[in-house]
Amino acid sequence: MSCDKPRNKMGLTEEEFLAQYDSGNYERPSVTVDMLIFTVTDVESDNYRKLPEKALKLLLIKRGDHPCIGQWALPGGFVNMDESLEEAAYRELKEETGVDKVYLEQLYTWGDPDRDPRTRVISTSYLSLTDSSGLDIKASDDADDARWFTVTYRVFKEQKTMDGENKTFERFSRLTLQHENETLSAVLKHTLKTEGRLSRWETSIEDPGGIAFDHARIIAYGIERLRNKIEYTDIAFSLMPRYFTLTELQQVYEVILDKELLKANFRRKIANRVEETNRYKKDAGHRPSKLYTYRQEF
Amino acid sequence: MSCDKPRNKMGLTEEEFLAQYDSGNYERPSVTVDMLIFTVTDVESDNYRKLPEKALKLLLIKRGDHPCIGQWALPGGFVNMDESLEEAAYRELKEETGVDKVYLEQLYTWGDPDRDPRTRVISTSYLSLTDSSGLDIKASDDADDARWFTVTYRVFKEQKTMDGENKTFERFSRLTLQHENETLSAVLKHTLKTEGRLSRWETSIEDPGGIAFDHARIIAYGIERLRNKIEYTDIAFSLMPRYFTLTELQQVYEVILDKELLKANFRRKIANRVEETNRYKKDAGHRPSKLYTYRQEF
DNA sequence: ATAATAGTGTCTTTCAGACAGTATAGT
DNA sequence: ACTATACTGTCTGAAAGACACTATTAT
Repeated sequence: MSCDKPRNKMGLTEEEFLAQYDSGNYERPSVTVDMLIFTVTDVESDNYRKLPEKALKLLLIKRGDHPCIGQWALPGGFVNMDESLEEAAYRELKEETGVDKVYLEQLYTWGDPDRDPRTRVISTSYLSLTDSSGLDIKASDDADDARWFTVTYRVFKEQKTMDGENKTFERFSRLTLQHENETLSAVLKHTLKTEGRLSRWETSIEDPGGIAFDHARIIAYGIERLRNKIEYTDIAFSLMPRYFTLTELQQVYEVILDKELLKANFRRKIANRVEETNRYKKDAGHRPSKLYTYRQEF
Repeated sequence: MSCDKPRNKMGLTEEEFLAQYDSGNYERPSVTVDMLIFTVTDVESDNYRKLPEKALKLLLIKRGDHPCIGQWALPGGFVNMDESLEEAAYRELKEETGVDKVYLEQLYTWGDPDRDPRTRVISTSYLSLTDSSGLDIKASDDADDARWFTVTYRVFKEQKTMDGENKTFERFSRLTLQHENETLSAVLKHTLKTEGRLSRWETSIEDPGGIAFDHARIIAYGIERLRNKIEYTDIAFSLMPRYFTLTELQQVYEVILDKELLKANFRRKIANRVEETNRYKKDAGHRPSKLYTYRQEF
């Protein structure tokens, strides 16, 4: 982006200024993207009549080198000098999953000076949602393993303290990530800080539980955003295949929100985001259900 | 944050690894923070009976050097190697306004490779809201002027096109910033991009209108966030003084949302976020109004 | 008295939550 | 026939929107 053509105090035009501009010897941080790649998959059931349950899954990579060697981390990597943050995010996503046309949204940028013991790393996190069909997981260079972990994130303790002017509000939540015999269980502490008339929540990691760097916190932030956004946007549909039943859609909402919904109310709520087809899903020992598609709102 | 103590493939412990770690000669981007500092001020009226109107104001700085010399830009600056992004934002805020206990929220990180003609600059934008009383504006080093501009941001054209499978949705909005005889007027184009079943809005600058770099877009993004958040959070109160009338509070909502609200409904809506006092504002030729304070929700 | 604002009451519509009911495939 | 799910109808209460009404001060 270039601007006008006047001269500055040293009598230089913009071209002259840029030609002599020395980007300097200032130390600069490294910039990376961290990817939260979510999907929802079926958990097969035993009973031939019962529908498969669903589970929210997150892709993690086992670190093959220091720091945090052997721990599980979010996929991600350095931003190249000639690509935008979003391009870097798409590139990482494609490298990890082989998928490219998915929902992608910038989440937050994490910039504490000591997030990474190697050097100053500023990292922008991205949330991506993909339909679980057609996923292809590759291991990337500096990681020896990539796995989908089942995600649970739940508040387990809340403390209100009010003595006179001093008020405290603390909330503890547990983030559990499970894959076969591997279980990661981090604890996060949320504190309501009040300064004067202003107050805001601060989150810290009480126990990383085997999750590398500050990634437990990033994951928690991502899940909170996902839970908020599923209520007032259509992002849930980026987790669905082309055709789906309303019960499947409801299960996706339930597994993300971590609570049960009433069928009749749910159907009323999503009625106009959804288009009926004349296909049916003929399953097991019960009434077949109509298949629907996503209806774009305009 | 340090992790475990095993050895990597080269037989190094974490300490050994970090001691030999060379942060490398990779080129790195510069990282900056850009500050959107909003406040709401009174616009004095002529009629002794009438209440003063309110205006939403944004702090801009006139660029004193290339690039974009003479244009108006968001205050901001480089992030030091030993401070977090948020610390940098607080520092810039304090430098510009002298205020420090204000609402501050990270907005978005802008990372297009060509945002700045000097070098690759990745910039995290922060939204801050301050009560207009007790503001103190200083000019900073590389800017010769800092001014509060009145903000207007409004959609002025909408185009739906539907021919068969090809659908387009374009929306144009104008961002106007006014200060005395200076008027900046940028035009932004929002396009609904649809790829397969996914769609999302993309925003581009049609006309920067005298606003430096990509700051018109950043400002527009900030206003949109402000408009959203004022509906479901209490951020409006960080624009209010300790004591305020409900009409003043309503005016703040109206000036941010750019629409009029019905008094009775507004009062019902904010009733439980607000605490009655026994003070009154005794003004001009009309009934005095009760003063309220913010009631913290717990 | 009047202008301008302060403040309240209530009607309607919409929507979320709860729950009870009917329908229908596969074994 | 039975099981598990598919799907619908309706009651309730809360909240949003619209609007009309009363109250009170400085000039």
